Amino acid sequence: MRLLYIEDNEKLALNTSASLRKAGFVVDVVATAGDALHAAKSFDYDVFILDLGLPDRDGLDLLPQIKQSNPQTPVIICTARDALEDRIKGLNTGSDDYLIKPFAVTELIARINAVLRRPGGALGVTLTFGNVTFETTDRTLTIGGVASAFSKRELALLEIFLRRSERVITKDAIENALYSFDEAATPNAIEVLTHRVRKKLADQGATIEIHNLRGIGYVLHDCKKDGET
Amino acid sequence: MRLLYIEDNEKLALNTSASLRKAGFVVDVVATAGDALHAAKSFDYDVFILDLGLPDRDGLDLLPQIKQSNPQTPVIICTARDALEDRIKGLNTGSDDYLIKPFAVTELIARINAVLRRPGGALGVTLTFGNVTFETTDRTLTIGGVASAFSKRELALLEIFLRRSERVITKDAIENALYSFDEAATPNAIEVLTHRVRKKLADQGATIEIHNLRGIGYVLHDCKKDGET
DNA sequence: TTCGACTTGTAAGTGTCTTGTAAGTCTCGC
DNA sequence: GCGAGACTTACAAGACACTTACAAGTCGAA
Repeated sequence: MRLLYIEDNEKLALNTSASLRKAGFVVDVVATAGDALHAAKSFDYDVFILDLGLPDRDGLDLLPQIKQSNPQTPVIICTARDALEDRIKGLNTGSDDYLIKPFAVTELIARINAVLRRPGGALGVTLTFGNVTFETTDRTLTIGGVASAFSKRELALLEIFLRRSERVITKDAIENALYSFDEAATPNAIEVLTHRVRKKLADQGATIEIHNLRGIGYVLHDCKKDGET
Repeated sequence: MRLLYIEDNEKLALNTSASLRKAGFVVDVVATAGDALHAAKSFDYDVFILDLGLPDRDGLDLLPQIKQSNPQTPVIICTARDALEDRIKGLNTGSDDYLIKPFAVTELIARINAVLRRPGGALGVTLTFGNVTFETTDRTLTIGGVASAFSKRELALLEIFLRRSERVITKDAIENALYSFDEAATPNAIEVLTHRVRKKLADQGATIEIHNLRGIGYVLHDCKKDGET
């Protein structure tokens, strides 16, 4: 789950984003409307979090622009208590929820999960492939019916594969989904990670395998289905 | 048990909430309809307590909105003696019980317990897992058939686990269930608490164990059932 | 009201798991 | 056979969880 957090108050942005990362989200922080639009066009986000008091443009001005390029992606607006009118306007302009500043981070997390759980959202779905099942709501994994312990990153990687099983996923796409732009890792990191996931899958008797396409990326495959291996 | 207490009279709110906390409830107090809706969306409450004389909106206006987002959660209305009509309207609009001001806190507590005991409510249920049994009505715990003494917080934590045995519970969820938003504790508090509960469970021969999922949360497990340990 | 026992959160130290880096090996395709 | 890309292994830093000790707060009994 990757979020774009549009907030110009540096201190607030730092604190909040740290908590969100702890909660398992990949978070990009931008401080201006320009950067926000740019990032929104460049990466796939699952949720936008928009603070309304931006320096270079009115936040509500930005909202329709974001919605235009990412019509499906939910937007959560943060606004000060006295800006009640803005809140109404925001909901009309296409935001999916709002939050009154100051807010507790747990509250923000609750809202994010809520919008993701809505019909068509990324949460509340059970991803199944081969004998592997991933419950997106509570992030639990079962292989052949037994619960399995994967670390946070390992789960995140496997989730990407399960969401696009049997479709080719480029290394770039994986990197974008797993790492925010502040924490870019060496290309090797993804290789090491896939190695760990492969090992765990194999050790625990999963019927699915991660195949490499040299120079292109990876594909998730069900080896039982077509009698391989 | 977490309550949202919607009351604009600060002094009354302070007194009542203190008594409710003493009685073992986690209590959030808000003074306006806006804050109430906001909190109701952000956290899981077991009961709402709604005072009808709010400054920014008619309390009865608020009731259906709360009921819409939390259809299962009971609502107890507090109203002045002369507002009899309101009481009738309240019950029609979806409140589960009402209380005439001024009221004794003991009465409020009795009403809360009463609505929680109704079919589908959180009380009146016996939670059993492994050789551990928790009687929600009188909050008594038995391990392997013998009564066991757990402190209030320890019981509250164990109750959360018993209510969702074998399902993953995030640290955030635990924090939300155990602490109201005024009394946020350090993350370590939950770790210390689980440590104490684990110790007591082990010392008293419980067959259940609290397992940690690093970076995610905890799960309650019955170690006898699947022949572990 | 005072005292002691118990509860509960904080702080600090320790241990363990996770995760990225680095470096070496392997393998595929030319 | 060569080189780029992928795989594997080992390691270290950091994050996270566990444990213990302590202090403040709470509660009940004398």
